[in-house]
Amino acid sequence: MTYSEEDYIKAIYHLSKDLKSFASTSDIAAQLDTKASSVTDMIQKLSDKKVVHYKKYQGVRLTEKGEIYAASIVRKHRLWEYFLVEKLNFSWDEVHDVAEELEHIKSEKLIERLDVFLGFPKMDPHGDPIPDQHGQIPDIKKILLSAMKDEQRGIVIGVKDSSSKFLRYLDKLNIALGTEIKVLEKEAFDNSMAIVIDHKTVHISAITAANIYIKT
Amino acid sequence: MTYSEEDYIKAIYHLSKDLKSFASTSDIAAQLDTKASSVTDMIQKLSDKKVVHYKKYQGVRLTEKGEIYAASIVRKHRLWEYFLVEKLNFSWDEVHDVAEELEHIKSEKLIERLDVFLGFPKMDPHGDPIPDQHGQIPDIKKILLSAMKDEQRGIVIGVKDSSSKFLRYLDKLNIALGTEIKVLEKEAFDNSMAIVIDHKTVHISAITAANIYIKT
DNA sequence: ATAATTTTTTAGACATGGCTAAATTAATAA
DNA sequence: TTATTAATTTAGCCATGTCTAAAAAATTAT
Repeated sequence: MTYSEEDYIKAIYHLSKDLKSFASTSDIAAQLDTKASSVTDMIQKLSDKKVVHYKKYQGVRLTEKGEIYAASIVRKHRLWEYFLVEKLNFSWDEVHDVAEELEHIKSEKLIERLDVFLGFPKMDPHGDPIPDQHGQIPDIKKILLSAMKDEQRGIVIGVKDSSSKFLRYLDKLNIALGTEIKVLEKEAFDNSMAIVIDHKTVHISAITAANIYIKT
Repeated sequence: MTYSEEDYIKAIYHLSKDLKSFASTSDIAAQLDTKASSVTDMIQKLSDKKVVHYKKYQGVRLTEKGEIYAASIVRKHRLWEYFLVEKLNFSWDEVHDVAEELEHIKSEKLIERLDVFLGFPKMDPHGDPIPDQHGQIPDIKKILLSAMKDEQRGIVIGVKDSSSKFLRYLDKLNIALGTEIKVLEKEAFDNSMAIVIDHKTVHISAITAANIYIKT
């Protein structure tokens, strides 16, 4: 597959996952910042290659082959994101564009070795699951920190807001990927929280808590 | 620059370094496994972009701009090779093709962070120097193990033969990148050597010694 | 149910990077 | 020095992936 074909497959994958079971020509065009006519052309080609089901005027769905291919691209993207944040100290909001390029590198061996090197992470820095070699998505239930109860423990697996402002704030709080957190008390008045990080108690606002993903 | 343009720039860089000061159309074609006519077309374009000096029928030379660009590609290629071998446990003969793809990833930040992560290596796994950010090539004098004198010490920085057969043999001898070696004695009869690796003495043939690069 | 609007597809064009075959220039041999 | 051979360039074609403009189909609004 060419880089371009891979971009289309990934876009269709995300659109059909997030919205409904099929993706419309114009949704794909919007997603990829291209024109509907270009999308129609490409869809034709992908249909010939049996990675999408396509009937004129009715949008597209990935075939099983397409699903597996898409999952492998997402896998690469998320493993690279994890690498960039964990090993190269990129911040969580800087990784996307670079991962967008790296995800197209064609080497099965490279990605499996990277997986080993990283210790088989299950989530990327945004808290999204990393599909395995077979395209299976681990169903780890992530919840927002704001949804946790008093005395509950969990591990930070991602963020919802990945603006550098927020990330710098998290740095100050000593919150990073993998940080263990225990909720001490949730204040009913404003939903702010007292939590324990590294044996120290800190207070965070409801807004902050609603932007941190936790694995319990 | 496109991937293709970068491939041409790198090819011209290597040809003019290794052979003479200019690269001929047919040499470039051979290097890139393409046709002379395609090379002529691309050379025209690179000339328009001021990365090569070109006069019809007289081959090409990189401009200063071209040299700098080429060095940055070589830098990326060699840093990635180092990463693959040191971090992902690729063997020295497996890295080239993957590095060939990775070298095109466009992110200044990525490559500088990678350099930091790897500890600013000066040589890739084949013993070739890694240019710095400014395209400067460190002039570390590498010699062949076979050229070392009795009692001399050095560090393994690369191999000449990177067949998997040879690499597996080196593994058996516990010789890797960075391994410190001391020559005990060179046998005048067949040029075989007794060397010390990790406090243990091993005997290697002249052929083996002539395929290992050492930094003294 | 038909008209108006939106979405999608088709048709035709363009840029990139490759090819073959023919023409041109340079290099080598007689 | 001319003829032959080799290298290089030109001309014309093709595939990929994009675009605009026009046509066709589907959706919605009256």
